[in-house]
Amino acid sequence: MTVRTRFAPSPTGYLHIGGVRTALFNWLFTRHHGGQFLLRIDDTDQQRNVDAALAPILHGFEWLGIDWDEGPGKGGPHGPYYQSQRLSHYQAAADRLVASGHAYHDYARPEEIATEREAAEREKRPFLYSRRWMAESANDRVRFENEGRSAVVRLKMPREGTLVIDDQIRGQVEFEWAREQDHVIQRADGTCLYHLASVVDDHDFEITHVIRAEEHLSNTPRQIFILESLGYPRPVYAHLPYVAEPGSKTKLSKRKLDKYLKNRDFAQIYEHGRAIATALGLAPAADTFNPVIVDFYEQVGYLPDAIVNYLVLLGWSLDERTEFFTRQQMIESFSLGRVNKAPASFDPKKLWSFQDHYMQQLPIDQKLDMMLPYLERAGVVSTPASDDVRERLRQVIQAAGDRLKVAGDILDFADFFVPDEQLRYDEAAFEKQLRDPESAARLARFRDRLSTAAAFDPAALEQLLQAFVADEQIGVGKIIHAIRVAVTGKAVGFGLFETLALLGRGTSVARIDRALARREAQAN
RNA sequence: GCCCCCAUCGUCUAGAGGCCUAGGACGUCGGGUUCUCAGCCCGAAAACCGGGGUUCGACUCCCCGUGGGGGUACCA
Repeated sequence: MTVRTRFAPSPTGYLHIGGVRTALFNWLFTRHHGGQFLLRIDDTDQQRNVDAALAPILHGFEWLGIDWDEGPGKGGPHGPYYQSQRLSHYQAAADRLVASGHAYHDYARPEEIATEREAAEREKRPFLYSRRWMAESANDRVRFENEGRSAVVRLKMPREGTLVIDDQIRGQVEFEWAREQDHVIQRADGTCLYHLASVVDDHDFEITHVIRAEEHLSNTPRQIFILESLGYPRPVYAHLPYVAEPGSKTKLSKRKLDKYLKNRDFAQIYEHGRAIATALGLAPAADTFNPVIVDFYEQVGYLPDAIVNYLVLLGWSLDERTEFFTRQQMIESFSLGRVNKAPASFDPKKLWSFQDHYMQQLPIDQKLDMMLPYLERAGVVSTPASDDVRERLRQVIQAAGDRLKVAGDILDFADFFVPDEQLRYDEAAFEKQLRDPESAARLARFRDRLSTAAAFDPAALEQLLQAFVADEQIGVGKIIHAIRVAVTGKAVGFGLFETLALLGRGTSVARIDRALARREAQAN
């Protein structure tokens, strides 16, 4: 038997990080067993613009490297994969259930059901519909309709016995049939409801393993009733715990961003991303610019491998120590048996540490291809970038080393690409390092040595500085920071000698001159 | 209300009765390397929700609480 699984996104316009985790587990399980993973679109609320709302979701999966074998954009032998195009299947199934006596036309008015339910609640007994308005014959239907009633189709659920579900993650779960309601499967207007649709689709798509969020565990009995009444085989079930908020056991929701931003780590990740988006001139819209949504990470320049590696460990582990997995290793080692039962809360700081790790591993050519577009989009370099710019970028990336955590961080080093007169200064650093007249004088003296230096490579520059501090009888700390601020505008950056060598003699000297002149102007 | 699921450091987790004076990772704190920052190295603090059982012995099994989540919709 070929394993077939599915993920069923609703076209909401964004890809939620928790949804990705569910899809990822489906995908890993399927790839592990050499099966097929498909995407089915839950667009039963007939909304407009399904394709537009779906695009970011499909794009997100593609970006993360979670590919599907059948579904939107892929086609497949079981299509269509959009629920809105499958309504006739559901109606046919509803008709069959009525014909076989597993469902019935119910003519109760909503308020009549509500009255029964309230009575049950008052008497503290479980509610079970009396089926008073159940049509048992064509005559009943005519009679009820003459009373001005309209019908929905309800499941005629068993009222005794126990259902045992053998869940791959939870183990055996038991339900009393008598606690299950006669759920509506078809509305008065003829449209069908989710549970029916889902069961019919899973059967039509030959889904063998239903791996989904635990919120569906309680829904499983009614789905099993439907599928067994229809004569369909029962798939294997696995109910995943949900992904919770940072530092809490409450389900993660994109609507609660404001609340999450009170968490220091979360806020840090968000602000870092926002600074990059702002530099790119993207007006960060609350709708998509949200660390709960995958799009955020792509915009800021995270690596898909980091996100996937982080997510696979959110509710799953191989053993007590393995942290890093290639895709292949993940696929080989994934099993539902090692999925946790308890919800796992989303920790952007830990994701960050995976990002750090994967970025360190990334070959420089790939970093270059990934980072150049950020400089182009921010307008720091022209598009397309010249070979000279590419070469300089390569050198900057090399020198920056582990300081580049996400691709957007390259914008921190924009000062290597802007003309001298556009260099911007960190005012606090400028103040601290250059205000003192003695410091400025020293910097001017160093500038003269720099302008006549015999060689301009890092080693030679270091020697030059060592000689300088020896002559001045000071420590390197007394001058080095002032130089950095003068030539980069910032108090932090990579090694000063690499910085100077990269900028070159002309730029280095010109920038020191400019800083000194600026200081002079401020002093007056 | 009723039904179902869940519960180990702040967080992700290991643990399937003695290997546990509870292991790893992120984060935090301290130290080292260093021109700043990042990185790297070393170290520390930090947990079995509570109460009953079962057992020679419970983080592990059972029961009851408590807390969290889900279902109980003509939502998905």
